[in-house]
Amino acid sequence: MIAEVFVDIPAAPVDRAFDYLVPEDWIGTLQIGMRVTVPFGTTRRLGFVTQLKTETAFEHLKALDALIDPQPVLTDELLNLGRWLADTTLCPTVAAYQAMLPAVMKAEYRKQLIILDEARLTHDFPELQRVFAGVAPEWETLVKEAPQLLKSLQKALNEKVIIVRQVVKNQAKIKELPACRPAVPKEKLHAALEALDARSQRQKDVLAFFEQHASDTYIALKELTGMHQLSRTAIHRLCEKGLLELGKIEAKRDPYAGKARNQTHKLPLTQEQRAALTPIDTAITQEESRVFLCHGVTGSGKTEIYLQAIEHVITSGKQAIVLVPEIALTPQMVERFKRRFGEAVAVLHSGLSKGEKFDEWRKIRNGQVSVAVGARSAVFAPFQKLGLIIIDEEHESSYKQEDQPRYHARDVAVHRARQHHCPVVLGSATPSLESFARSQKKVYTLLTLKERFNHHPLPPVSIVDMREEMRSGNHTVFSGTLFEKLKERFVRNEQTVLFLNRRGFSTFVMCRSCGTVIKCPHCDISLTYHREGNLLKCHYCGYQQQVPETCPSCGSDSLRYFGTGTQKVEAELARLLPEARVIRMDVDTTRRKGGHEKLLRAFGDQQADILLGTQMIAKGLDFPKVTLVGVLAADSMLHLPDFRASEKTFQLLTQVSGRAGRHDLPGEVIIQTYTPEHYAVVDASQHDYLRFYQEEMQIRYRRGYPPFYYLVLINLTHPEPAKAAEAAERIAAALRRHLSPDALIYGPVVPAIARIKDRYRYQCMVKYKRESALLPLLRKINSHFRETGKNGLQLSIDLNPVVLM
DNA sequence: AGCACGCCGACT
DNA sequence: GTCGGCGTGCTC
Repeated sequence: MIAEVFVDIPAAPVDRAFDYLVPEDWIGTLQIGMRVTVPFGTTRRLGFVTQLKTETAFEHLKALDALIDPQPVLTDELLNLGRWLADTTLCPTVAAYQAMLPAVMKAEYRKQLIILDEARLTHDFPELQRVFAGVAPEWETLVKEAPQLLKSLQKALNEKVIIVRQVVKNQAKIKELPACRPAVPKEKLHAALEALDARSQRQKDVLAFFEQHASDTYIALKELTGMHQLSRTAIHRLCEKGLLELGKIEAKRDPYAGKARNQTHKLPLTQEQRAALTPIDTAITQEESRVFLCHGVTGSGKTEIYLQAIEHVITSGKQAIVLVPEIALTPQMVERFKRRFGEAVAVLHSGLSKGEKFDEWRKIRNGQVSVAVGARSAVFAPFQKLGLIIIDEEHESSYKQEDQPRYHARDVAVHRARQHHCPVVLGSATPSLESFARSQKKVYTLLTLKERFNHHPLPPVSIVDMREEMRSGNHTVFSGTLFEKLKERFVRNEQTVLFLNRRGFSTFVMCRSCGTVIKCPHCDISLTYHREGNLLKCHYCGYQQQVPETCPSCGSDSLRYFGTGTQKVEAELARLLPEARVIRMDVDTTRRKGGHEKLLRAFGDQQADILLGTQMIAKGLDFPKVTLVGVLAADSMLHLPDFRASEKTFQLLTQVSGRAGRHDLPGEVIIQTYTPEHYAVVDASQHDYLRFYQEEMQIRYRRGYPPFYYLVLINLTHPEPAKAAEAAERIAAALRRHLSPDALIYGPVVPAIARIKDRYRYQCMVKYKRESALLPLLRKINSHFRETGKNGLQLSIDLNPVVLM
């Protein structure tokens, strides 16, 4: 028997199957989708078995080395999905496989050093004695801990006094706990109990316990001694007597365990909700792989529709995936699903440890749960019979993975749904233009929810023209109107949410005498001033430096700070409204684990009057006392060099506005802007999605952007600008030569940020409608520039990019 | 991705 | 003469 193996080296030259001999005794055990280790060239590597067969074109095959998994980690469907992902996103197949599995399944490679010639080691390398005293030392640890020995180690290796043995470490260990159970039938247990000496009270307790619980399942010793207060020595004594037997059980790492919660039940639906749910239900029953776009204003009760559709899926014996943007995956959100479906839910999000994620994943694979709730990668949940995939906030850019494999969860969902014959539900208050356009063309089925669930009107939104504020001499970040309203809320003991999409204190530092802006030495971008620590930070590469006393270019001392970040607003608030309690939420205040949650809880408990934050506060927050939402700078994203800038602004403004007046107290929203006439601002203020859609579609049409054209973005980077430019030039030429005249090829151009982390950047872009030669050509470009391009050139190809910078 | 092989320059 | 730089090519 021969196995086809994909070796886990995500590189084009080895992105194909390699044949290996299957050892005799593995036949029957080894299955497609399992991980193995294989000798590969001079090293040993982890690999995925993708096919079993009996013939090979090779004369001498090496044999598989070790079997890692007792069961396949990739189902047939996921193996195919991986190939499809590799094909459509131009990534190596194993990169796709790795993306579908929890991070613990990534192998760790170590080099163990083994003594070959003991005598010569003692004689010629006395300095290495200590290193080899115990277990075989690992090269990787020695590099860190004993760098002074590396020279001698290399010499010993060269002289064959020691050799390296490549080891592949699998981190995905199922945690086991010692456990025990009765070794004899119940009657015997009882007889033994009777026969015990009167002094053996402890042992009697144990036996009495097992009489109650008698079964053949193991119970963890920890649980027996802890929860049931039994004696550890007594248990061991009984084991020695043969009445109990020791064994192991899997430790359950349930991050949500022990939280008592009341189960919730179906809520009555409004007519609108029912009208939306019915076609979804039909598709579930009839196993149709239709895509629904559920366009519902904030608070229209989309989640209840999801919940009831999932319930339907579960009762028909199938499983459901729910995707939520990472920042929306708050405890409140998870709680909602847990309350409805209890133990049937697995949750996958970045807050879990690697081990916890692995456990949640196993629950899915083993069929212990029916629902998986998670961020982007949860779309790969290894369910066997998918009945429904839901993508909430489908317009969110976080559904697109920015590194290999550059997939969009929406595309993966649609593809998987086709395999499983199940529907997909995309939900949003502000659908992406792509999705809404598809619904207009009847590719997706549009479901509309116009009413808010509790019939509260959407809050009134006023736009404040900041240019006028400037003219009238107000140079603070708050307009007169916003500040008045802010004070009002403070007096009335109500809460305010302030939104500013920039962290830090000032966005750039400029010398007033020579005009120099202080930039990152590694990236072509200005440094942001952070008052904490008096630092200038690069938000791209993390570089930081002290603020210089004088201008580094002309030496004058007239350095001034420009632009406003959350820190500065915080300081202004402290000056203007010193009694108000402010919580600032941005990457800087929430970096610590759980920081996000803690701050939100504090605000919910009304420990603050004002919540000031960046994007991260735009989503899903629901606080009854919030009656005012202020957007400090609505244009902050509007002028970014990205064709989606207007769309993102509209979405953000709509979302932020939805935070006000969700309960009994009426809310209102103030949007401050320097471009009050911009349609994204105006339409958002009027809660008018359709109008925005129409206006934006016209612009996309005129400029030839999605959804009218598809895009491919090709990124070239190199430490030397000329090298990057040359490669980009050649790629653009190849594209022009081989694509049809209908395809529009742009570039090479230098993007807005010309250098990141000391690498110069060049971009080419292709706009196209139908281009059959494109994918093969891109594949060729990919492999060519990877082979010849070991000279520091990096190439990335992004099909349907979401971020153009 | 590693790693061996191989071909050129600067040293013991 | 040899050590070692990294360009090229292969891994079942």
